[in-house]
Amino acid sequence: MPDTTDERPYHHGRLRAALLDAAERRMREQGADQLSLRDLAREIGVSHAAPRRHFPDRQALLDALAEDGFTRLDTVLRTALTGADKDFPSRVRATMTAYAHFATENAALLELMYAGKHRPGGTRIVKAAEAPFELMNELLVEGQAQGALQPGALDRIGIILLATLQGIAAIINGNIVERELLDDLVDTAIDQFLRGARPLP
Amino acid sequence: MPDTTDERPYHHGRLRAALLDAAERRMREQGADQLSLRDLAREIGVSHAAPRRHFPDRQALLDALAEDGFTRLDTVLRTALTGADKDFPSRVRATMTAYAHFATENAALLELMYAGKHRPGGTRIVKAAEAPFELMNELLVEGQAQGALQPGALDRIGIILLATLQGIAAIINGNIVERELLDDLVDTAIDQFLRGARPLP
DNA sequence: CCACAAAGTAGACGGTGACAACAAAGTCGT
DNA sequence: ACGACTTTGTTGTCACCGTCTACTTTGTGG
Repeated sequence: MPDTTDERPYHHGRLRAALLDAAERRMREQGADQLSLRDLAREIGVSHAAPRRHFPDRQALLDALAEDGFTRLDTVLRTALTGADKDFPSRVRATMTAYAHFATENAALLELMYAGKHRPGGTRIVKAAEAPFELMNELLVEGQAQGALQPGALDRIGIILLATLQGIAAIINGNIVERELLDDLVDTAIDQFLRGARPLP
Repeated sequence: MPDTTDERPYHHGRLRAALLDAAERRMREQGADQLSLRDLAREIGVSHAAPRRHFPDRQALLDALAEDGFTRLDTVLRTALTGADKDFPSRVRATMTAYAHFATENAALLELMYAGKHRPGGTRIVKAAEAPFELMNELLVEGQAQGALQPGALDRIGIILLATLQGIAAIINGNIVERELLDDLVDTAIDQFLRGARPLP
């Protein structure tokens, strides 16, 4: 009778993915600064030095986490956008609401993504971060085409739009204002934006 | 001849203040997570356990730093406001510009202030955080009295205003957009806000 | 089939936050 | 003026963490 015990194989096989998964869960529970490589290794069941094979140091793992966050955010925004109505206000509302929820449900991850403390020459993250901005820009171009936005300075308006959302998420994640206000705040922010950015009559 | 060497006295006398000062400077240089109590103690010239007398643990020092940051921010905003013209747009512009500069020149501190990872039951920070919000609210009440703002929902508008600034600062501190764009972004954000919040004709 | 690369292990080092036991200095009542 | 008490700083210790080096196991391609 062969060995039927569930001894772990010497090679985990999916260690990198397992690390990212565990890290992301721990981040949600404890925040980024409490995240310990040795802890993750223990939880997964490998030795304390195993993560080093996949991430040269702790920051590398955090960077990978952040990069992953941006791509996840991008897909969230795009799916929200495809499920929305055709008119510009609906599309803006859908996108911004999706962003706000992602940002408040992944607070620590968001903080990491915008931390800017990334590896010097960390082009990959910046690259991944461009996707959501690109999306926002496409949306605004649409809006301009529909005549809902005054022409010109699109990039700055897009940045401000994203910044507002980011700010709302930040003060909610920081317990400065109650979480229940989130949807209210997003709604009024959008109203303000639409009123402020539409063409002069 | 008495002892004229500059031996440190056994009691530092201002250790708490010295710690906060050193911590704040180090934060500006290295960020909050790189901040080490032992490092601070070394720099000041006390033993590694001395800080414990003034801050029971590391987080307590960070909390004190954050609280201090809010009061400093409040005074910055108030002085900017008193030096501004009487009309509402000028006052908004002065306040928001001051906020934006404070936020980008004290990036790590701001992150700490809005981190929300404070001591459970940390009422003091929330209390200190209320001051800037209060100021913003007063300003908006003024604006309403001057007829520059539509009536109603002032608190939400104030929160959004602050959030927008916070967001702009965040994406600049995170190197998502170039620092040179700061003033431009603030200006257009204010324009948008004033256009979006003014009474319907 | 075997050399070699990839992936995981074991052990060590310096640094850190927290804690306990102790020492010096200030303070205050008598 | 002086002794008890409190405050503030010191020394030593512990567990934990990230990182590094050297070693072992496993998979793979010539």
